[in-house]
Amino acid sequence: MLATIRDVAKEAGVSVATVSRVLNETGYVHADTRKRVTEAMKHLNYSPNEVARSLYKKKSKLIGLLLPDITNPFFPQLARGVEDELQKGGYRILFGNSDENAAKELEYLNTFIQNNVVGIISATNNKSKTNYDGLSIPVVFLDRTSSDYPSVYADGKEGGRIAAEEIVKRGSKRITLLKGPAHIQPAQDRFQGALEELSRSDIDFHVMSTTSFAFEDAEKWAKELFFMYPDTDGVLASNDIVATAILHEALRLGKKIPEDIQIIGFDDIPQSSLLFPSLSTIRQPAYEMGKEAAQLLIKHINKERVHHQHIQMPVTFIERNTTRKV
Amino acid sequence: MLATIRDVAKEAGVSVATVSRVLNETGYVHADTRKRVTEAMKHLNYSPNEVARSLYKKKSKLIGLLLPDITNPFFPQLARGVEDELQKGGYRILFGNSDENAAKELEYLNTFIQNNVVGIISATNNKSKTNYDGLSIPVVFLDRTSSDYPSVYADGKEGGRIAAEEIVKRGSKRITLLKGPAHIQPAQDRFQGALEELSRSDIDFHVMSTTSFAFEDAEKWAKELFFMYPDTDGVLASNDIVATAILHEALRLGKKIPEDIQIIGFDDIPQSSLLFPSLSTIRQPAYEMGKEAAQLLIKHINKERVHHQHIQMPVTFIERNTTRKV
DNA sequence: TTCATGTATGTAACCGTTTACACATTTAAA
DNA sequence: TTTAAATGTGTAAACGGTTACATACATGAA
Repeated sequence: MLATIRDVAKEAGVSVATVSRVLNETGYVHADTRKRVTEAMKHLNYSPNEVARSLYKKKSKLIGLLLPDITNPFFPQLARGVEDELQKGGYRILFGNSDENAAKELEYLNTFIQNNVVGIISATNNKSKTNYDGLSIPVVFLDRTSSDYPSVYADGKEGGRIAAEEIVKRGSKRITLLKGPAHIQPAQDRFQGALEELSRSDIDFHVMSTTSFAFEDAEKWAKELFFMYPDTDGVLASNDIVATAILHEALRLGKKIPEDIQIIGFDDIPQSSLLFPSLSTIRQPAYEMGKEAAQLLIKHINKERVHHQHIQMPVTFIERNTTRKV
Repeated sequence: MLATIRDVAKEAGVSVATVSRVLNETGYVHADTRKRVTEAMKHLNYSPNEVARSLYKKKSKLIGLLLPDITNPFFPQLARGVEDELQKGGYRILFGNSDENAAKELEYLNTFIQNNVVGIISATNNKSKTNYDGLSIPVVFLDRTSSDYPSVYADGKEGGRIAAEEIVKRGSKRITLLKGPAHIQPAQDRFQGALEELSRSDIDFHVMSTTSFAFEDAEKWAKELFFMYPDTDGVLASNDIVATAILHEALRLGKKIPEDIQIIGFDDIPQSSLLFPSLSTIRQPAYEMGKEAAQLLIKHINKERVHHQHIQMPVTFIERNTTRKV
């Protein structure tokens, strides 16, 4: 059995209060006593029980991290950013995938609370914001905007705008703009940005709606796109996964890239640079976003004054080989 | 404040013991009483505090998941398999990345224990197995063999053998065999398997050692490989990330794939099928491995009889376009 | 009718910490 | 020298559940 604070107290010949004092460096402890206690701890290989601590203090060193799906290549980077930053602060992660499913989300939120997490980072896009109301612990939304909660997100609208601008500047004349899933807000932002920019230009374009970011679905839309708009010479994809599917289908149809058709993705997931031709895209700084979210959350946990509740991260056009040179 | 069992008891006009009984469906409770209690719970929006429960029972519904790095595309699949299976059993995940760093690993292991996790799944490859000894809760090793602990892993040696067999069968004559990082055991297994098979053949081959699976490093080895062995016409890479780097370098050097040089990877990470040319590889069923590991762990937690402590998952050759047809 | 058994509920101890409070001793200021 | 403040330590009550044990009534068999 693991040693308890009582075992240590007995071994050191003091009371549990004294042990607790050296443990937490609170109150007065005589140097000699401290030494005896520290030695007893070492001797018994003592490590305080976080559960007992958490019960009394009504707060743990745990935070809840809720992602849509870690299997989507955009999220591991986010998660890693979050973890690296939380790690430094001594926090640990209770992790869940929501699949953008309201029931699952609620279930995880409940277990977070029941386990006394001291904060939550959520990257889900469910409407059910009400899940978070009345939660009494800080919540930071990641990859998602919110007027009610602190949030960290990339400037999707500007990203969409840049993508449109770049593809037009590079000479596409008959553009297809893919509109991502309606319930994924960042997808709508980037769509909106691109839409406005295209509308401002005198370029013909079509809009095609999609309903998921799964590669298997994207393959279908890719086929549909070239069936419906065979003369498309530029595609603004809703993210890199969809862009990859488009790229593949275009190649399969014998189109030359970027000569016959230009493609711009969104996210800059790690594999995008490895495709052939490598994918031009709008980069979101995922790792940094994760870090920012964690920092913001920690500040809220510590009740520090926070000046910017909403951190909008910059997006950048990554020029690779699915776009022509200007 | 959240309602406690005492609040519910008061509201329902019973003792906490009775509330606990309806909560856990233990002992006798009169139907009428149960109804009153259930209503009080609903009314107060009561949800039991897992921390208090965990403290008394000395066990939680948490399990610890330790991965080398979620950012490595092989692991999200594993993680997802683990999560999906644990979810079903009502378990939640405490998550950490070890970076194959012994200190970090130990740190996470400690917090797992301090938080009363009821089991651990570890996919690290540190020598420091001693970290796990005397842990008193079940541990399952994932993507790693162990004689002392239950484990789930792919048949790396057979995978290496198959890769060698296939590349030889398809006509490579001057093969370079990449040996993965020495401390990553699965990398050694696949190397060993390939080595034995190649030795058995009458084909010339070189062995080149590498020390990490990071893409940036792999790019360097790719350059080095073609510098040292410019006439190589077949590469058995230590995993798909390394294979991708080789593929890129070969393309950059103007080599035709698979005519001039064949490449076989290992893992079959999601992006491998998206490369151009798409990567032939040895597939490990990552998602299923995660599931198996979770199932195995749950059986141990429930102290069920387990017939196979070591689950070796099959590997398969995925024929794509970096190998020639037979 | 008696008594063993089943049903129903409550009291209080316990899980391993933290901390309010009490008490004693030392130190330093008046 | 007196005394307030600083130092050092212990006791016991929390935290929110679970459960051993006690108690009481209802039921049915002997």
